[in-house]
Amino acid sequence: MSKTCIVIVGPTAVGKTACAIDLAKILGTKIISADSRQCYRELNIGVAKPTEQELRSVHHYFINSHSIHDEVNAAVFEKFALAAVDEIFGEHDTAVMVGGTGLYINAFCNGLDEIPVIVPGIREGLIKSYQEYGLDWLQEQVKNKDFDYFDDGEILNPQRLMRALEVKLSTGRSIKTFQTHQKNNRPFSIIRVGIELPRADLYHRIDQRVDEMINNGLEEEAKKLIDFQQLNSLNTVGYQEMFSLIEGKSTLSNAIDRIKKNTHHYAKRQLTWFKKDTGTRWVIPGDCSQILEFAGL
RNA sequence: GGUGCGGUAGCUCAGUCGGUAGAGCAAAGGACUGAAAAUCCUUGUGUCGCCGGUUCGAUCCCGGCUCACACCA
Repeated sequence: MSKTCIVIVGPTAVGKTACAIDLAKILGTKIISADSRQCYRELNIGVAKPTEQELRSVHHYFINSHSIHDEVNAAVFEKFALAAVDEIFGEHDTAVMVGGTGLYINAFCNGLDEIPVIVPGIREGLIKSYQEYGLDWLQEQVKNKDFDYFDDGEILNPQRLMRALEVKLSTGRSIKTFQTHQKNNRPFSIIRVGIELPRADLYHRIDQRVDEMINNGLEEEAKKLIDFQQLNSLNTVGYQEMFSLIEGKSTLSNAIDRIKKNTHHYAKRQLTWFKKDTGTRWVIPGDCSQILEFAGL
């Protein structure tokens, strides 16, 4: 029996969660979330998690599965999701993946190149040096240690430079020698569906949802997490703005405006990512019968 | 009613000693292989409030009007 994973993508606040749950109920199967923030159990209001009732109605993988103190990244997700889908296929012919993290979905569908785990301490050291000496220093380091990467990498992007450097320092090899960009063929078929809304409508929905998050106590949630604001998991829209409010660096209305604006930007980046995949079929939110049709189910 | 200060890009404003203008934000587009809700790149023509005058030429100078704000009555 051939197995199929239906992957639902789209910008934040477009209605992916509800659609995935409907679909999973119809198919009698389970959901794998592909969201780099909803996996943290300490984060709730600000990341627009499914409600407890929704989580009870359909089993979700990669929701509340990790702590903000854990190291979660695309490779961790790839392994986690492959194990999850395998488990689901043990009982069902279909699985549903839903989420807005393009890199994670890409890792699941096509696989990442195998790169050894970085020697502990190297990344921390690089971050510290970068903060102290700046982008010029980073560029100089990459230029000297991995000229290949420097030559056509993104030399204005500190995160990419640090990644290239840590791989070189840890393995002695250029990151480019690891990156074959060969697709891993999965032993199941994948159907990608995007959910889309006119831009103005989408931004309106985002603004409404931000107002709801505020009413639901986002500030209180952020207060409990402020001691951890340096963690990568909290470098997240909705939390950073609240931290600056709590520390008296901004007003409430300014923080709300910035959350809305930053979420607009985030949605736009998601769309750029998802639109690039020409195999994705796009539907409007609501009825998921169209998705079943695409899947031939 | 009087005085003052303004009216320039969707918003906040800069500027042109007279040769039709530019920043930030917003917006749009893009990149993306272990931080990805992250990080980074690209894109600026708008009756320079309206009507006249001076001038080869006015968004800039002059006059009038109008709108907004502040103060005085």
